[in-house]
Amino acid sequence: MSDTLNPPRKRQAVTIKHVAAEAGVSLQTVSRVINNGPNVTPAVKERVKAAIEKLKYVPSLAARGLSGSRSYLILALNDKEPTVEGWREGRGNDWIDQMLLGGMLRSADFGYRMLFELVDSHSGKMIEQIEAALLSLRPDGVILTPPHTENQAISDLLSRYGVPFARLGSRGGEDGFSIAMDDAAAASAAVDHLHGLGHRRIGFITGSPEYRASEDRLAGFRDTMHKHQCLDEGLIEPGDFSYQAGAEATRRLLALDNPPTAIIASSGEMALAVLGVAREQRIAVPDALSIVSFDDTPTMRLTLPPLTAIRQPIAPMAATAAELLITVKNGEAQERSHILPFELIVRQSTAPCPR
Amino acid sequence: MSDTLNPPRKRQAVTIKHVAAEAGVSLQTVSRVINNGPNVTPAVKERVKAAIEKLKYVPSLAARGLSGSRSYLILALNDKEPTVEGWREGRGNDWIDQMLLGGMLRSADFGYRMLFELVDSHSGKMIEQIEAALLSLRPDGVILTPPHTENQAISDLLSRYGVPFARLGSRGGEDGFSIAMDDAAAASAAVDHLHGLGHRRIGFITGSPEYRASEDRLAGFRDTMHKHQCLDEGLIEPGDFSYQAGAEATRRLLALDNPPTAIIASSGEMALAVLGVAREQRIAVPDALSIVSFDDTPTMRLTLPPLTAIRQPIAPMAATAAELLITVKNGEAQERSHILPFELIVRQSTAPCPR
DNA sequence: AACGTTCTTGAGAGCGTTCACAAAAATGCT
DNA sequence: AGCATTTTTGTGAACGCTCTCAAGAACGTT
Repeated sequence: MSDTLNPPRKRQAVTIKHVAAEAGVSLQTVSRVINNGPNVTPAVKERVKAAIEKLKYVPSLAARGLSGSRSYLILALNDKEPTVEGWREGRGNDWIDQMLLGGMLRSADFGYRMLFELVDSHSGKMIEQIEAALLSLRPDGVILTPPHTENQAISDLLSRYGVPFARLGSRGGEDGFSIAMDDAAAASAAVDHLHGLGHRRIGFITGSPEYRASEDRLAGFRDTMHKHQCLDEGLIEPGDFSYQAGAEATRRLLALDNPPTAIIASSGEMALAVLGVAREQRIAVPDALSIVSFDDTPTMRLTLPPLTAIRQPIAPMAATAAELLITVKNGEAQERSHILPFELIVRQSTAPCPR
Repeated sequence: MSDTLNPPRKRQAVTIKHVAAEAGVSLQTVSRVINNGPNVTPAVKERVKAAIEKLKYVPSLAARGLSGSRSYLILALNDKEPTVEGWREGRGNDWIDQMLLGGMLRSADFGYRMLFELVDSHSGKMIEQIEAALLSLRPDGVILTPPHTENQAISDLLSRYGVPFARLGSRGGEDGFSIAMDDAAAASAAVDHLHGLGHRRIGFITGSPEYRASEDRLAGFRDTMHKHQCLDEGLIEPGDFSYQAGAEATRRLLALDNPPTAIIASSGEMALAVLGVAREQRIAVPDALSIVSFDDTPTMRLTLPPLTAIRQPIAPMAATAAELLITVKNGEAQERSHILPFELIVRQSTAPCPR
């Protein structure tokens, strides 16, 4: 809350009224032109457009939001934790700038704005915080990013308010949109890549089991390994996306009598952990051990060696989410689940199998 | 612009009216309480607050913005280029998540929101784009980030509209706020660090001369080297913050008859370039060559070796900027230039001088 | 006790737009 | 030509809040 009462009003700006006068039509007609409404004579439309151009008119978001049924706002929920904590560990929130890029630019195409809410899942007041944002902004759609994609309390809240939402990087539940890559296919591609290099004993570190993406990646791994007749359940180690868990899983894998010659990690963090442990144990990467990472982040390229990784198309995902949320007509049935193509970026952490 | 006319109105929400009825006071009194206005009897204030709590009332940003003299919005201008282009090169826009963190959280303390505008300086329509954003959002303040901090066209535009603005990472001009670290002192600290390790021949790669920060860093370097009686103008090479320029400057420095034993780069990009060229020429870092970077980014920690760097406190800078813009009273003279403490993060790219 | 101050509260207009509906113009049909 | 229909345009209310200004209550002063 602000400390004082407000200063006097700002100077007058160009409003729809001025445009209407300039073009010699009514307010409503101008509004129709702005909103691409139907039933406007081309001549009138041109006249209005010229007036808009001439007066440099831009509609006020606040007025549109207040008056109309839409706010022209998309709210993106991001976790506060990785941003706050991550800095010291050398990582930022890799999603945010990509979301800005994809989501904001696509939103802009529709006259929308995207804005962020940093949400703290540990605060206990997360739901209240989101509810306040909903009430204050009345966004036309909400984008959920990990680790909030499959949070039931959040999706319940959004459903209760009737705000359409999209989950990014998750196949999601019954409600809302989901935009993700094909995690199973991605895992499969990673296996094929390594198998093609001659690897047969391939380790896999899973993500947190409560995420559908984790299951999918593991399923893709299992299926494809089975197809190649290389599946050894002993080479599957549980992880939870964190560096710590990745390091522990790696140690267990490397301590096996017959250790893997390659490891696929279900997250970028964990892939860095594999690399870290390998370095610690003086195991040469990629000569003695190949590594494939999920979640390609900018840092993957700067490690030594740079990591081969599955890239999740975050910017396109955010763009798709924004577009879906903006163009959704409630009532019309629509495809709720969208799969975007992943990319396998081959760098130098994968090499032919030594044996 | 949207494709169609709008759907019917949303369902009714809790408004200030309901709160007023609940508390048995007038609209205006509720408004006073919300805005922390003066002259409200404690008893009434409590009654209103209880009603707000009970009804879960949250004021509508749009209505406040439309009605009042302030929009409760801070607009942050970020360059589109590094975000779009940077991805493939393995770097994101390192500023954005830190700005979100510092700027958004501090803004929230005042009931404000911060939102971003990705601006393309090469598009030729940059000014129009910013003007449209100004008109549409009517932000109460604008934050400028590199490379827009010292763009005259932008500051002119903002002055014309009477929107307060702040430059981040720049000592800036006559108008607006500037929030920066003490670049000269930072350069000085880098020199002292290296000098303390025994280095006497220290190379310096400058930033683009049109940025005040570049001058300051160079001046700090010169002064401190002079103080240590080690200044050799031949070890100062021009750069422009880019990797390319950094690489070229490094090659020139290393090709000298008596090359430096340490190099200070005026940007993180250029520091990476120094490291890249050193690796290329099989010069051991830090054994044969020490490196200090300006602009500590998450990637600095992941290089081999991790880079010693000056950290610019981006999040605190953004927080300060937000607070200044929100609390500025026009009319009152205020300190326009704010200096925040930097940090010298010593990692493994600096070591005692070999000779 | 009568009056001017200050403190507290309230009433009404207005912010810039869209919505619902009504009026006017153009079109089609018999 | 005359009337029903459709297309195009306009009117007034509403959105939820703050601003301006005025009224009422509480206080002190002579």
